[in-house]
Order: sequence, then C-alpha cells, then structure tokens
Amino acid sequence: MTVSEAAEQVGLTTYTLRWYEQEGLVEPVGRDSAGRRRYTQQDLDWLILLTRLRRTGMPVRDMRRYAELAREGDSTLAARRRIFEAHRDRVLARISELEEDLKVLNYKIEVYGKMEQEPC
Amino acid sequence: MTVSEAAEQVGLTTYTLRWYEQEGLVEPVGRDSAGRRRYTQQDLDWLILLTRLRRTGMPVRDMRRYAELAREGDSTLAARRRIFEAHRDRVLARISELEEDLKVLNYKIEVYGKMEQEPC
DNA sequence: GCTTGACTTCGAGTGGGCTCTAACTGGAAG
DNA sequence: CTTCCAGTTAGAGCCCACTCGAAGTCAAGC
Repeated sequence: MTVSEAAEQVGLTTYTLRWYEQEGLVEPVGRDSAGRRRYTQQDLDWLILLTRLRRTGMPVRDMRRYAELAREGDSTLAARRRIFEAHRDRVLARISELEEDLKVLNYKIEVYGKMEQEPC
Repeated sequence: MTVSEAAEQVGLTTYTLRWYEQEGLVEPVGRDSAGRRRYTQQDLDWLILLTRLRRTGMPVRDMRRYAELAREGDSTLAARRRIFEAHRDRVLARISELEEDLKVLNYKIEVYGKMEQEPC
C-alpha cells in the first residue's frame, strides 16, 4: 500500500504520515525497489491506534514514548499498560468535563429560546 | 477586582486575560483612576462562559464572532442560540468519539494485562 | 521622598502539530 | 524516447493560542 493509500485509509495526509515516521511514532516503513514506502496492514493498524491516541488528546511526545516502549518488546508490556491506564483516566476526566460544559450549553440554549419568545 | 484576582478566579493567566480583551473576546474592561483594569462580577461571568466554550474546543475565532453578536444586543439572540446549538452538536459528537476511543483503550489495557500474566 | 511591586502597552517569541516548497528520482503509459 | 505522475528528502513556513520581555506608570508603605 502506497503512502497516499495509507493516508486515505487512516485519515491523515501523506505529509503527516512521513512526519510521524520522522518523529519516531512509526518505525521506518518498508520500501519498494524504488525507495517508496509500502505500508502493510500492521503499519495501518499501528497508525489507526496512533490516531486514536492523538484524537483523545495524547501529545505527540507521549505517543513517541509509547512507540519507543513498543519497539523494545514484551519487557515493556506493564509500562505500556500503565500509560494506557493513565491516559484512560484523562479521557474519562475529559468526558466528564465535556458533559459538565454541555449542561451549561443546554441551559444557555434554553434561556436564549425563552428570551426570543418573550423578550424582557 | 484586579486582573490578577480575576485571572485566579477564572483559571487563566493575566496575559491571557489582556489578550482576550485585545482580541475582542471581552469588551474593554473598566479602569480605575490609574488606568488599571477592574473586573466586575459580570466580567467574570462572561469570562467563565468563554473558558467553557474554549475548553469544549471552540476556536478563538468563533468565540470572537459570538462576542461580537452579544455586543450587538437582543437582535442577535437567535443567531447566538444557533451558534450554541451547532456547538452543542459538536460537543456531543466529540463525546461519542471519545467514548469509542475509550473502548479501544480499555480493550488494549485488558490485552496487556493478559499478556503480562501468560506471555505467548 | 524613595522603594517596591503590581499594573500598563506594544511587539516579539514560543510550542505544538502539522503543512508545504523545492529539487530531484524512478517507473509506467503513449 | 518523452512525458507524466507519484513518490523521495531536507528544510522552511504556518496557524493557533498563548506567553513573555521591555520599558514605563502609579499608588501604597516605610
């Protein structure tokens, strides 16, 4: 799979895909005879996981740290689990926060609706 | 209330408070005889609303638009309600997304836990 | 009356995460 | 054989949202 196909599959641009590789979030992708990147399904799976971490707000720095651990093999399983647990807690906190803010948003919408009907 | 007191109350820095004013997210704050900002409770309430919009992911650009509408008075009530409704939908979508990603995170944690116990 | 310290403005700097340009290369289609 | 297109690299540029530095002002405490 070429870089542009991979980009489409995972919802990133080719720029970003190359940048992720350069930043060490992805181990060097295999090349064809002409030196062009060829993405395997494994590469895609990894990228899809990364996009999930990314959009749940994990900084690139932390994703790199996680990628480094993953490259080190099974000895880092526990460390990786702890990273995920900590991150899960942050995501949970974020969801609660959003739900709190949502209440205010809904209240505001309601008030606006009322004010439109019977202006004070 | 001084700028630093206000900053502490709303959880922003004094830099950010001044910058928000400069960017038109806040209408010019009243000054004392020495030209120093004096924040009223109204100012604080507005800032707290802004921080909620901000942390639910509304871009500063959109917050400015909303602030402009608010300054124009009651004629923009419906427009402001629509902004909030659109934003609420985005927040809801964001929460669903986070919950999806949370599932993957939990699955990963489980798998890591199992692999730690009985390595393959 | 002098020092201190919190304020003022203006403009420059920072960090994160991409995003793009320039110059080049290699393989496929006509 | 030429054209074309999708790749390649290194490095610069961009956008966002702050964040800070410099230089100056003012009022309160000693």
